[in-house]
Amino acid sequence: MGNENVLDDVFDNFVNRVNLFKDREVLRHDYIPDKLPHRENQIRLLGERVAPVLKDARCSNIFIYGKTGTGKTAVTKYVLSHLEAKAKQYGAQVKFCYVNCHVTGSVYRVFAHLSQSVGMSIPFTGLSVEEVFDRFRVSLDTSRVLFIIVLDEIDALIKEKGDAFMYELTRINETLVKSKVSIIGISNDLRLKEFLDPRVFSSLSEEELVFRPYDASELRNILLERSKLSFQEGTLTDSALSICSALAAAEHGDARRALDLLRVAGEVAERQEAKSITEVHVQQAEKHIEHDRVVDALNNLTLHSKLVLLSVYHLNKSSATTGEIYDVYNELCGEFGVGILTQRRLGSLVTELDAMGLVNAKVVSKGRYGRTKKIRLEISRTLVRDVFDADGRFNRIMDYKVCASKKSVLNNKSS
DNA sequence: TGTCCACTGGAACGTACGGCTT
DNA sequence: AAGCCGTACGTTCCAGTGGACA
Repeated sequence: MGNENVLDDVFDNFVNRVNLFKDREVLRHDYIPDKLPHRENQIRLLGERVAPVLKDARCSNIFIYGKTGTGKTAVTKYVLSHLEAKAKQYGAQVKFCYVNCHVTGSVYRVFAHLSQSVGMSIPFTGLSVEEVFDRFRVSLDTSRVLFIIVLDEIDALIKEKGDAFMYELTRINETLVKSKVSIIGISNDLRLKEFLDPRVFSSLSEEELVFRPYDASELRNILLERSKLSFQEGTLTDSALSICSALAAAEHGDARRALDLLRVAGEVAERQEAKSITEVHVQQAEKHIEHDRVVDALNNLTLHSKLVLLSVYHLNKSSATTGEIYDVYNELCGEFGVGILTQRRLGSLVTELDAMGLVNAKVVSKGRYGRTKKIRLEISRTLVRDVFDADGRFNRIMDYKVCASKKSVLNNKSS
């Protein structure tokens, strides 16, 4: 019953407190505003490129480059939804399908998604990729449309699964009779060209568009526009706005990050029942976002990745080698009562942890004493402790004392 | 100058699983 | 039910390597 009272207070406070937000949805990154400041040029260019579909002609394939949070996705969705509306007006059969390749995860699922958008439902497993592609092709052709496929974060999929599927896709028009396809590829990586078959590349980038990062003053304008819609008037201080844009500008002009910061700063301020959002709230928001990201990443690790991370934690050195970590990992597995993975596999897991920013792993050569990775924890020890303490399974090994194996002792001497 | 360490990291393959088609 | 599929996760094999040391 104590719990009930607490919750009652929480809810009452929430409802009665001063409201800083007018509409917090506006600050989410999937929100597409009516106005995209500093992207007028790109909007116009992309508009010109896709306009031919209004006259029943296929538009060129387009390749869009730019780092995260430079407005590629927003501009593309903005232009294409306007195009669709305009097409209705002119009676042109135009349709577009947006797929985020990174989120979707595999070639199979990308084709399944495309199929669904032309009214063909596909089971989530069981078919071959060729079969799914074929079904997509057939149902697309029967639907008689000018179909624009937007493949966002296409670099992620190509790097992981190769570009064979892109070859199929770029040649699809040769087998279509009643429909036509144009492809818009969006990549965060400017070097994607290196990973692509030249035939695919030339076909895909009939046109190219590059999105430069926003600078601090541009980010400031973007935030200002959005804040007018999202916050009550006079609740956002100038200094908060400036620091948000400065922080995001320092991180390659990422508008998405700037919007996140602003939204979380608003939430922090509201929780503290402040009357306005200040610089301090933004700084707290930054810590908050990072904290949440790490906790989330830690909780979602697989058991063995957790054990590897705990090995780094237990070794508690400024930099440990792969071999040392493997020894500790073996001990922990024994203590935990699970089978051990090979050192090769552990190497891959360390690489993954590095990519997530949970550890820092650098390949170094120690000359006569071989080549290895130097690995250290990249997050605070207390945070690791907190997260794993919350999971009862790890109680026994959280206070485990590492026995230094002979091998590790030898390594220590040499380094 | 060549040797040799302690790995790295690519590639091919194996296994378990859920789920399809026929 | 048989045969095939994609996905996730793992193993096995092995060529390659930066640089301290003899």
